[in-house]
Amino acid sequence: MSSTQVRVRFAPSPTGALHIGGVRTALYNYLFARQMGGKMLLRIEDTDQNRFVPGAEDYILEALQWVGITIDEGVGVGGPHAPYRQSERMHMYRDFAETLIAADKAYYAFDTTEELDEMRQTFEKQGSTFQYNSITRTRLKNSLTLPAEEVQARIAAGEPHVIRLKVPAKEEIRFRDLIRDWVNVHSSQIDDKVLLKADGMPTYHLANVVDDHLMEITHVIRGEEWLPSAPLHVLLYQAFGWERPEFAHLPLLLKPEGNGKLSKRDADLGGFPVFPLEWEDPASGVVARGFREDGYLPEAVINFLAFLGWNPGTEQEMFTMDELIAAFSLDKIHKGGARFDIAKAKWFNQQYLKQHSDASVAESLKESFAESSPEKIEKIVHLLKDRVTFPQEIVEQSKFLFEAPTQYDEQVMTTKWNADVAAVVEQYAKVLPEVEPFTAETAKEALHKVTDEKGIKLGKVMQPLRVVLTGAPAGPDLMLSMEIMGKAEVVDRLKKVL
RNA sequence: GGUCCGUUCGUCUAGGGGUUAGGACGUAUCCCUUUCACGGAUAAAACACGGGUUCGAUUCCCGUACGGACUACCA
Repeated sequence: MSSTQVRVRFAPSPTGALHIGGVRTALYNYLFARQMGGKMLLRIEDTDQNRFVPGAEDYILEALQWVGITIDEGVGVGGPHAPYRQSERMHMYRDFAETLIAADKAYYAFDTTEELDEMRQTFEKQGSTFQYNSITRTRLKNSLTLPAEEVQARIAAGEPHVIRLKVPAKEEIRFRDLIRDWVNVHSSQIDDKVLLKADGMPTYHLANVVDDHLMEITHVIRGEEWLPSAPLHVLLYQAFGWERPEFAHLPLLLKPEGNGKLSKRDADLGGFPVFPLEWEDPASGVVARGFREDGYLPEAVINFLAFLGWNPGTEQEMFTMDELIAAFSLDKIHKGGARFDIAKAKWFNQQYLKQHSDASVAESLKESFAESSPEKIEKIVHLLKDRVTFPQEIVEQSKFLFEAPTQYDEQVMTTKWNADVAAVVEQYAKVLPEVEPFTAETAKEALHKVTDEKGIKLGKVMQPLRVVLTGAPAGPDLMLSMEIMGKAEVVDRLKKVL
């Protein structure tokens, strides 16, 4: 490559919610672009009008924004190569396809879908596979077999037709993938792919090559599912006489267990998300859960995703986006597919949640604690933050602070509750109203005083006391919990059992 | 079926011709603690198989097996 600026693109198709694997592809593109001081483009590949899904494009934009991938150029941002939506560029593709026909690198084909399907079936019956290629094209209806006048007449009459690439019969296609090194394919394995569809729209193959060229893309970083068609793209660049970008094909994200690539079904089965944001399918109304709504922090999702298929080679696990940008390198990407293990994502989430300040977590949770003051919410967050994986669990686990227990842990009550303990509790309830100010510390001092007086070890009363106050045998720091509950509530709860 | 790509602990992975094959998640045990978590420590746990090449292969080569992707006028 020349010394031109690195330009990469993320080019999703707006056919539904952006899959988490797509987010990882976007992330690797982004990390590479930032590290190289290059540009990150977003192009929407919506050349299939049948698969258009309303809202999908906005979803993509919102998802990228949520995880912190910023776009320099493209849909939603604009830029010197606008438009970045292929449906809005459709007028340009036919000319490019026809350039290829003029150069004898492509041809018109008039075979209908039905005719081709029939061919496929016939071949299959004979135990072989039909391919529209250098051999079969001599017997099919196209501008290579039909007289020139007839071709013109058919086109003039508006007869539906496609444009196909004239793939050379015998040629070794060789290219170097940045992750997989040399990849060799013989041209006889590639069929004469449709470049321009009958509806006038380009196929992925044409649109992607034309746009990457026009948008001056230097590195195509995409999923492994594109590897088999990469030789075709190489051929296309050659046919156009264009310099081609570098290719890097990323390993796939696999199911947590069993075989195959990660799918939406795994999400339903495993009870975890495979989409960054919640998505309601407009056609069916079915809602798919999202990482965001499930309580995952964007930093955790990014860190988790970055490590699925890539590793810095050091023992550092926690990486901010900036650290990832600094450490990232395409040649450290693993070649094999990576199983999606949500347990690791949860661990990252826990780590990042702990890093967040009590105040910021409290702020994010204020809707869930409508009745409480910001100070109180912050205390609750402080009490529980290090014990949970998701912010929402703080809300769930703090319920006992607001509601007196209706039942008491049986095992503790039968084994640890006795006359001595009862005496302590009774005395504690008596002295507590005088404690001023009422804090975790003063409450603890008061308790010490009572147990000392009664000659009972603190350890003997702590758990029964916890059960009396919260109903549960285990939980967060009891004294702090009491402070948050407030003196009156604590005394009430103590008296309830006496 | 064909083409292409891949294969190190259960999972994500580091490493690389001679290593006690390293780390992280998860799991187990112990410590800390008023309990549970957190945290700390320890442990069990891997080079798919078969042939070469080599003094020596998990590492290089070839096969086999297994896995995956692709095989549309979808991307």
